[in-house]
Amino acid sequence: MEKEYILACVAWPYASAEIHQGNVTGSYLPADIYARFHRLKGNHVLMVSGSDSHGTPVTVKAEEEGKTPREVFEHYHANFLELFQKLGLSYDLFTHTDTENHHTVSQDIFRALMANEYLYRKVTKQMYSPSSGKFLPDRYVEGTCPNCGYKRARGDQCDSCNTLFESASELLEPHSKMDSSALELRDTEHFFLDLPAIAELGLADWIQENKEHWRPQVLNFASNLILKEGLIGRAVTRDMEWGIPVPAEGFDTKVLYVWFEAVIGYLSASIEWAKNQGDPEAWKAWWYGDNARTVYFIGKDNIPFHSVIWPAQLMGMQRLYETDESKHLNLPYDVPANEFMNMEGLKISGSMKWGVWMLDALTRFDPDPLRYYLTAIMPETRDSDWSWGGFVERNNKELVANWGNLVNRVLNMTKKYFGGIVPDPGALTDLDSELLRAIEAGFDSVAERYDACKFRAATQEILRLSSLVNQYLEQTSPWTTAKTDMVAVGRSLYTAIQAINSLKTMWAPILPFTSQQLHTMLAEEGQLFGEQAVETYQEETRSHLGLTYRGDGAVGSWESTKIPVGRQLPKPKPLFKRLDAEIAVEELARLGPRPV
RNA sequence: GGCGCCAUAGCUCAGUGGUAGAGCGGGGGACUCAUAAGCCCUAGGUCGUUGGUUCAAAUCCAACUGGCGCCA
Repeated sequence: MEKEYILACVAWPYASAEIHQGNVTGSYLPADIYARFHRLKGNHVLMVSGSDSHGTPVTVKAEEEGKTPREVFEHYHANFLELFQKLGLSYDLFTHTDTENHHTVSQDIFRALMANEYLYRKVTKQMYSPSSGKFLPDRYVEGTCPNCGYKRARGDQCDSCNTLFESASELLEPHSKMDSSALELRDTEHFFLDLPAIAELGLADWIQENKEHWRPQVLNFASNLILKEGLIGRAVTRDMEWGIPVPAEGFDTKVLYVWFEAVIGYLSASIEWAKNQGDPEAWKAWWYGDNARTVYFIGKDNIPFHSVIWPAQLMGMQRLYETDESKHLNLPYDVPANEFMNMEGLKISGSMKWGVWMLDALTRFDPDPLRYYLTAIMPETRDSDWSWGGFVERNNKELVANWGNLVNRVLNMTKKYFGGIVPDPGALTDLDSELLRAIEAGFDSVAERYDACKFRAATQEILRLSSLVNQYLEQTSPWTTAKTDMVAVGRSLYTAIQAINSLKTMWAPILPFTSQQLHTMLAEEGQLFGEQAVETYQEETRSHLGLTYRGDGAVGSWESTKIPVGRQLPKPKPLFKRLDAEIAVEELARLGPRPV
């Protein structure tokens, strides 16, 4: 079968806060599972993302800490690289948006949209602070709510009565949140993306064609936006200093709006990856090829940008760095957005310190148990809830008892009865063949679930198969037949060894670390997956760090392989640790009181 | 206000037209290779409420109730 080009586009974290379990389960982990699965299938995978250096949260943080935005985002960027390596998130490239490459690509796309006449200028009124000499974003504006009279309403929303404002100018007596000085409305000119015009290029057709595999909530949302509510122009520039300069005369004090350039990161990171490979055109196989699928892993808060606006940007520019007019940039194949994860019944919150900070959690727990629980409760169809009790229970009941213990008992018996040498099974019985057939069928049934981004269902299916092997062991009871019939013992253990070897591969996208351990315990050569590394990339005026993945030497493949008779296996070690129920209590205590 | 999502056994959830399912917990049992793990048996829930469509609805439609989200 012809190999596909799979582009896994992963949400770009704001480089202004540490990453919690909601971020990981929402987009980074599903993308990694998907990417690893397709690598095992032998497809050409490109998984890209990076730190969003330009968001307002970064500038807010910088002001709070008295640092420059660059200092702030570089700190968090380095923090992300460390986490992603430890968690095994196998980005082919995790870069950031303050690279020269990203600036250039974003500006070129701006120019392309302008050339195609999908950008227009419009003068709007914005809050201006005479004391600081600049326009203020709505969230920096404070004033009296015209609805309820609350005196400290923000420019975008009143925290007292929850009224949303179209513009901060709706507030009475608006003043700066920074220095309380009075503000005034001033004219300011911006570029707008002409979404209604782009929509006429066929956005409506696109959203209605071949979308059966889309999650209903995503498709509903996008369809409603495009077909019912209708699109309106959207500002692509704003009055700010920190960001990408607008490539147009008279816009020296303005930058590209962060929503506009951040999504461009998927494309610019692909281009950067290709350059880093020394094959600058390599990205085009994913972005222009017919045999490519581009999949965007994001949280539900990002659905409009990825299912409507980014496709519109792609349609509007038509092509980039490509002169062949028959070619068009590939639109999203799927946007499997996840819902949100709560914790212990409450919303995860950075400011309330309510969440599991992953780098911290990894000091106490191995990556695979965390990956497992986050997959098992991934919010694929609705909001889900992390609980420490649930983490301990599912670790113990599913990972340890069903899967880890299966591996352990099979390898221990092999050691006990055959000195760790894979026994000769002689002729297989129907029971043996039946089990192996059932396990092999998993290479289809599990694959189907991975490919459809139904990762929770994938875990259930693999656990079901693992149970089949446990049942098989009870049926053949090698510990009993060992007293009378060593041939039967060998047949049973040989069969079980082949089964766990296959299950190892099926688990590998979710549990890459322990699957590798088992791979080694079965005395198989090499690494199932490639290597991750942090690299420094030098551009003309500055350098940046990026996380990379090299899959050259990887031996994992999505198929049944045989562990040969007579092979000496090393001494087995448990893959997982059983966790004491007390751990859930400790972790809850560590969290502190529940926020109100 | 508009739009959308959810409401199925104690708990967590599968199940989109044809005699209600899984895992966990609970109860019972046989075993011992294994991280007191694994295996077998056991749950009888008016599938939120009320109408409607249909030979037939948890599954389609409408309204209602409760929970949640979005409005870029």
